[in-house]
Amino acid sequence: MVVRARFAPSPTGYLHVGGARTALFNWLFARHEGGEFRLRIENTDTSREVAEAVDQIRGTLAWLGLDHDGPVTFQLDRVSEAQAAARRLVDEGRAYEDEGAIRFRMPDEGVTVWDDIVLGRIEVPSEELDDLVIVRSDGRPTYNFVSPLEDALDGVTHVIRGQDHVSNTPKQLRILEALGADLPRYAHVPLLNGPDGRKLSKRHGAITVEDFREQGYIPEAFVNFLALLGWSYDDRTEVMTRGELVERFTLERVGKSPAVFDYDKLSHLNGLYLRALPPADYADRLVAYLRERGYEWDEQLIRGAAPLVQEKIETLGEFPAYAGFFFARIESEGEVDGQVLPAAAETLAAVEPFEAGQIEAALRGLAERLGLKPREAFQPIRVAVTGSTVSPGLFESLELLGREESLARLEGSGRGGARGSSAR
RNA sequence: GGCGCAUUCGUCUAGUGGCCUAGGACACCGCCCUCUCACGGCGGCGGCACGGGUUCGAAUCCCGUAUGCGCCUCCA
Repeated sequence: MVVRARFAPSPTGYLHVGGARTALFNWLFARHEGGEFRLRIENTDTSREVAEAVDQIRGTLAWLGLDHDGPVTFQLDRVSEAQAAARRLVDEGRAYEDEGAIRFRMPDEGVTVWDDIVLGRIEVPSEELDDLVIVRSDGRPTYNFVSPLEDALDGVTHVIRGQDHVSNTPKQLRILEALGADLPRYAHVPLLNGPDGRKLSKRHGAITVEDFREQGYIPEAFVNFLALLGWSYDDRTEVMTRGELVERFTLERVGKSPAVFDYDKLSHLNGLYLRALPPADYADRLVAYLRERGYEWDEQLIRGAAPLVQEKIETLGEFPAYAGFFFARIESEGEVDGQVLPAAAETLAAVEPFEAGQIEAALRGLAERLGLKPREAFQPIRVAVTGSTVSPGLFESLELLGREESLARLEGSGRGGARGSSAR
């Protein structure tokens, strides 16, 4: 039997990290099993926002690299089938009309049981199950009816979703049973919380995958991080490629308890992935990211700066603040000790060729002549040239800036600070 | 309130009766490296929610308590 999983978001906007994690688990499971991963949109109306949200969701899944099989299906397209199925249930006495709506008759006694792949065996006594509205009085079928119906129609074999659906499961199982459909296996994955232990929400910071993309996280790192939220391979392996994740992922190793979304760890992983990128690839991503964010900086200069920051920043989003001085003079915050500046300018004017190695040798020589420790001599130069006490390597930065611009900044500072210009 | 699920360092987790004086990672602290920052290396801090059992032996099994979360909608 071919395994078929599905991700069934409702089109309410950008994909939330929790939804992305659910999608990822479904995708990893399907790919691991050599099965299919379907995308189904659980919409109930045709409002304009739906079309946009669907595009957003598809865009996010594509960015994450979660490709789906078959066409995207819409709940809306199943309305008539759902209505027909509901009528059949009424004819069979399994459902009845109630003030214009149709209610499903839940059993009065016994228990509904399923063996959840994550949670284990769960039993729900029938007294807990109230007769359920399956078609509203306006004719639209409800979620708890169409969702299992669609699973049956699509031949879904594994329903992998958040634990907030646990109490829907017995209802859906009963409906499937009444419909005479094959029952899928269920796996209820733990929910995601914010750092305060409460449900993840906007006040915790970034919340949609799109937010993280804008902040300069890259999909490889994000996927790796998401996979580790509620799932683990062993007691020490954390950094895994997409291929390794697919190869190693099993639902049996998904945990039962909710996880807190740890922004610090995500950043750390992102930095790891960024540093591991081949330099040319890194530069490509930086250029693409900055373009997307609306920066119109010179591409060659961005590429030149890329290797100077690759070891330094954890997200692409840190680049403008960290390396913006390459593109515009930055007013330095603090006082610049102007003592070494004229001497540094004089020294740099004579460096030939004007490249990092020569610059370093010359400036170290200067520090020695002035009787200064390297740090004492270099910090003022750094501040004068970059506008900050924290920057990429000084010598490499001077080389990239070029002799003329470097000297201009050293002299500008000597006269009381460089002129800033628009950074965008 | 009812029902369900969960509970190992601050966080993500390993752990399925002896391998655990509980392992790894992030964060944090210290040292080293060093032109700043970062990277890297080394070291440190820090946890089995609580109470009863069962057992020669329990983080692991059972019961209870507490806490958290979820659902209880003609939302999905």
